[in-house]
Amino acid sequence: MQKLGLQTFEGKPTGAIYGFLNMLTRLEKDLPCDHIAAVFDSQGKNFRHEIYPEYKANRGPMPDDLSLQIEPLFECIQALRIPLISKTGFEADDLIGTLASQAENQGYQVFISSGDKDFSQLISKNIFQSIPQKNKADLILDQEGVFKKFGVHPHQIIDFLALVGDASDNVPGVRDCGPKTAASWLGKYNNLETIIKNIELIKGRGSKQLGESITWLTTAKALVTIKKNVDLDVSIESLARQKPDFKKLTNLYEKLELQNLLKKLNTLETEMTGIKSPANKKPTTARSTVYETITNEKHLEKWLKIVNESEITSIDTETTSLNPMKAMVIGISLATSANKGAYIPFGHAQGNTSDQLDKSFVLEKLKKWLEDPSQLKIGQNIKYDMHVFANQGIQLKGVTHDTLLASYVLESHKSHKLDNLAEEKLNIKTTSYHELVGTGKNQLKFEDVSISKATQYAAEDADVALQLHQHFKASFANDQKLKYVYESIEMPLIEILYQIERAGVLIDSSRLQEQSKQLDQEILTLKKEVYFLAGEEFNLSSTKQLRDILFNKKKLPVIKKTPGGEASTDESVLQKLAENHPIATKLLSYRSLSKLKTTYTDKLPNMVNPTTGRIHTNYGQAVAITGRLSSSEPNLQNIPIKTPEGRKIREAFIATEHSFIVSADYSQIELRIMAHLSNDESLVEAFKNGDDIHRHTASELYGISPSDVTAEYRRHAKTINFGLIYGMGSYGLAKQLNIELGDAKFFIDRYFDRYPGVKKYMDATRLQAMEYGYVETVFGRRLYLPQINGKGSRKKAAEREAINAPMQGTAADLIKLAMIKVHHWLVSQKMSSRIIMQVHDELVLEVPEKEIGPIENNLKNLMTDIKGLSVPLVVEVGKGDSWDKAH
DNA sequence: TTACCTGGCTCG
DNA sequence: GTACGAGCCAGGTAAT
Repeated sequence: MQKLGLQTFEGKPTGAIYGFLNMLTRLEKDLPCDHIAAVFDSQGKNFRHEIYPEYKANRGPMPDDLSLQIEPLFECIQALRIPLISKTGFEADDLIGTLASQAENQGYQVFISSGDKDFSQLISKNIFQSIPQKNKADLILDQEGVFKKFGVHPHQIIDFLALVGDASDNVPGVRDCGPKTAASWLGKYNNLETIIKNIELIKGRGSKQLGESITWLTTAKALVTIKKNVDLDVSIESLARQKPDFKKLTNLYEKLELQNLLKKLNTLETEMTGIKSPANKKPTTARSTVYETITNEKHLEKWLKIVNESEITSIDTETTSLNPMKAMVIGISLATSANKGAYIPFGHAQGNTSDQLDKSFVLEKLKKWLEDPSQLKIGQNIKYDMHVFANQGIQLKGVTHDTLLASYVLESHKSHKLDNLAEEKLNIKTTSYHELVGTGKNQLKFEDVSISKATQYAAEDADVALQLHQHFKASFANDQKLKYVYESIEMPLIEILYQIERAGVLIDSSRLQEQSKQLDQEILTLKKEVYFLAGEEFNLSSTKQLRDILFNKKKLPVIKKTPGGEASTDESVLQKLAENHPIATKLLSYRSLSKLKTTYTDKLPNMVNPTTGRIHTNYGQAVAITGRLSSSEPNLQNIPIKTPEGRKIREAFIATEHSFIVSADYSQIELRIMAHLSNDESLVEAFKNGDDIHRHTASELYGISPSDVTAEYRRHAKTINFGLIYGMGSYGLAKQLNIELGDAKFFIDRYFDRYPGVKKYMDATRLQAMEYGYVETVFGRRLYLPQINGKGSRKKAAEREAINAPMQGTAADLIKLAMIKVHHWLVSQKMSSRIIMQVHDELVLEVPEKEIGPIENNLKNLMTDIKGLSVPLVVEVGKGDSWDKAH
């Protein structure tokens, strides 16, 4: 099974189910048949055990992972309406042999789908074996194919198998007689009987042992012979292909989280029913909705009155783009009570003026309400809508709830998509965006969607968001901790992130373009050098081609494998190879330089917004399960810094005229949080004293005074300090420090010996995770670990998450609180300085020269004054005319 | 041609 | 199997 590791989110194994069903799907596509059956072994012993008690004695009991999958797999096969056949006392082979010969006699062609070589004995003019191949179409074996493969004809296979034996079934053959020997004997004497008759003529390998095995061979033959005459009460007609029960199948696949199969199911259903899928897939819900399209002034006035008098209004915008800075609004939807809503179209392409109101007229009418902070609004991902309105010169105010953030705070590990939330929380099946506009090259732009369809879709979104808000409100009412995180951290942060994104960052594009040119030269040189060392030209960026050069052509040792089972060529491997092979050194340089060029120096200048002349990232507030932000399009949280060449990119992140870039970052924030959470005496003390924490750890580990700690010792201690935050084990530490496993074990033991509080905390955290299924940050954010009570490596991974999440999450909470505080301070002081970036433990500000004094005086304190930890927070502040200089 | 996956690399 | 959390790139391939 190629995907043995597959399992549901909660850890139920599904690899075998997926493998079987995927094979079946492919089979039905490549070999469509009129009749089909799935045949399984019966449980318990069969007649072969009576003949030979040792039969399959080498097989242990079925592993749990597999046995757990049998029941759901059978359900799936039943839902596919494929007859399931098995019979006590017989193996699947015998039932297949019986059915195959029965069908052949009735004039059918038969395909047996299996990789088992035993079936070769059944192959005839009309019976074929279809052997599943990894990543390829099945191999169809016919009579000729059998001869090519084994060197004997199908009718000789039984004798062949008896001679060779079958290790997997614990059936011994003739000792020293392998497939080649058996084939040569059978080639000469045609069958086993004749071989035995002429035994004295047989010389060479295996001949002596053959004589000793004569009695056994009769038993062996009986064991390997597939029966064709089992008394089976199954007619071929009853195996006629039926239409699957799609509804049941969909449910089962959803339950088993088999996304791939679900996708294929949709196309299959379309094919089999002959009905176009949208009409057929259109969900039916019991609820009745009233969604109005607002197309005249009077109607607009009516709704304006409704929203003004409503306690709260759900709002959503439909636009031309997913990019919030570029999106132009096409329509607005509103909802104030469940199952009702309105859509105001004004930017749809089709239709004449009587179909929709004028855009500026509508916006002018709504502006006052939109900008009124006392008029409360909710939405799903409302930060996006704030940008959309800002693009029209409207400042959306009164935003009090966001269903995206509510869902994120309550269950950060789940999907927060509106459609998914609607289904899970409200049992409402919504029309998805793709159902509305289609996919691929025929996909419609929203402006080309008909106004009536757009109304159903857009008003539904506003309506559903409103209903979700009511749902989440109830959830928070019972949970003060999460309510705090939602109300005091996430909701206030929206406005700040919106401001940061809106402000953007100034980039020296020409500087980056200059760097691109230089990188290009260096990359070209490296390329030529690698071609020379490789002896041929190839695509250096293709790991596939590189693998071929390194490991096949040049026969370099394989150091490690990728998750896909191929030889890895990643940095650690090339590092190792570089000790003896200069080509690896060149490749490392090529990799790092082309990364810089393609991801940063080439891309960033293209991301400059033509209107503002700056780069505007998008902060994902509901992405990272730990509570961190994420940054995308472009990601400003992974701009290089660790190497001198990479760092040069930060020289291009500059301040506008007469301004500085100011960077303020928390020092050792996660270790401080570990000290707080564990309350470890030594660790807390070290932070209270303001010690160099890695030096402190090194002195503890090596039992020397801090002043005697060498750079090497400090580096070891630093790796251990960080590693433990991630839940690293001795294996990882040994690899990281390139030391013996025993030494790594010793270090970790010693660490826990010196910091017993840390050890206690980690054990307690694992236990808490297992008992409650979640862990918490200092500020009450909750992080679920659905796999914590799973098995094996999944459980281990969940344990490491449990260790890490409170630290990473608390750090995220802290800096979010700091952002809110800093922002409000800037506003209260009427400063023009603004936060322009957040990089997990760092805030970057753009500060006019004349404000640099107050900023330098206050920023540090604002950030360190966040209450919650028992150890002091330390912030380092730097300034300069670029981000590089500010660091 | 497009959509998705893999392997690799960037950051905290 | 083996150190947590992210996003994005090029190449490769499956689906259309």
